[in-house]
Amino acid sequence: MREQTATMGRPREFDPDTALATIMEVFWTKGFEGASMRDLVDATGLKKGSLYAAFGDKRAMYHKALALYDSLWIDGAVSGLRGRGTALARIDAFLQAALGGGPELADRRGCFICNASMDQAPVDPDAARTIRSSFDRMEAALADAVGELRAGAAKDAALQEARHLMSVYFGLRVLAKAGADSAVMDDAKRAALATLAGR
Amino acid sequence: MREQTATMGRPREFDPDTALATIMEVFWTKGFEGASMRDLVDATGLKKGSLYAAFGDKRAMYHKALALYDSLWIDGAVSGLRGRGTALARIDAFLQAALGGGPELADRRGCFICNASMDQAPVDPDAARTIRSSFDRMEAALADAVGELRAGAAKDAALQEARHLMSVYFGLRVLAKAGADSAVMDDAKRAALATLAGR
DNA sequence: GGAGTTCGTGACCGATTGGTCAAGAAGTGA
DNA sequence: TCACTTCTTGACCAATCGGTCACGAACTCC
Repeated sequence: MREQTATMGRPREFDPDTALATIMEVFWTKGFEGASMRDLVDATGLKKGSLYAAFGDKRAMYHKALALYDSLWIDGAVSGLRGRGTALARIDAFLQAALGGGPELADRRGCFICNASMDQAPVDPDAARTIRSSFDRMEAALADAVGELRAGAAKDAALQEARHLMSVYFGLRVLAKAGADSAVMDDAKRAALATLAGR
Repeated sequence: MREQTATMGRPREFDPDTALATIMEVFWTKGFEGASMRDLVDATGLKKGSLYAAFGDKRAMYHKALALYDSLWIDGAVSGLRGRGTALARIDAFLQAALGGGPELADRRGCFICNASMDQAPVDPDAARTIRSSFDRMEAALADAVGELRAGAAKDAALQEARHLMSVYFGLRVLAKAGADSAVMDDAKRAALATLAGR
């Protein structure tokens, strides 16, 4: 039904999707309060009025950015956990992503959902809902992978281990943000995986 | 040498230690950017000028608050890990503290060091140093407790497990901030401890 | 070619931000 | 008593905050 083209009035000169993608990047790296409208204007190259007209106020932009991250990265992690290769290898790769490539300046952004958990979840119920949804899907994917590893085991045992792995994942994110030595995170990951590999 | 009393000039009418304690509370609950000078003024009951004269600018206040938290709570956790009871019980208590008493409104503050890792460590080298120091002491205490549990094991194996437990600790802090179900965190903790108990 | 509608733009808004400072109050030592 | 030092207080500061709006440009429909 809906025609993408030929709306009435002056057509907008920018692509809302790419604009939202850079908005996501800004909130991701600087957090909600750390990012100012100035930052968003500079990053997108758009004017304030256009941003407000297209996305609503700052909070709404944040929510949309969070949702975009969820659909890009969390879904990506989840499908990675459900992908090819050994279940152990997939879990390994999942945890490896939390290390974020060492203490290089770029990509200290960490995981947007994880960041949002810390600064916005306690004060923003809508953000908290999105976060909880991300958690649940990650948990389910992890539980399936663990269940695959432990063929005949009880279902709630797998869930328990999945939740354990999830907390390790977030813990690694915190360590990475703090600039912990990569040996520290490697050890933590190795020990967590040993839990699984050790028959 | 230094006399505590009888300085020259007008004596200050407030106790800097208790003032810093409430400053810590504010930064702890609201973060660095989330806390305004207005918040600090209201919480302490002091005027802005007094605060600046006593502690320096906002960043300096944050650093002092972080150091105070470190000496109060991190040292507390460390000495708890070195205290009485089974090593397993002490580690259990350590992780239990991360759960923070469920999703009640108060004490969603979490762990100040953990919060600081997320929002300030990447942009504040001084804060990052304090955080790293907290990490190291926690890590050492955990490694000793694990070593106690694993009588004849290799030293670096204990360290590896300590780092694993530390990441679980921080992960639980993230989950708690996000308002995760206490069953989720209980499971995660239980699975992490099972790693140790399961000889 | 209007009429109607949407978008881009820059000026503008009040509120709040972190931070300073002069003046007076309250103490010391001589 | 007076000089000196320190602390308290409230007024004050420029800058930035998130957000709005009028106006002209750009488009569709008739």
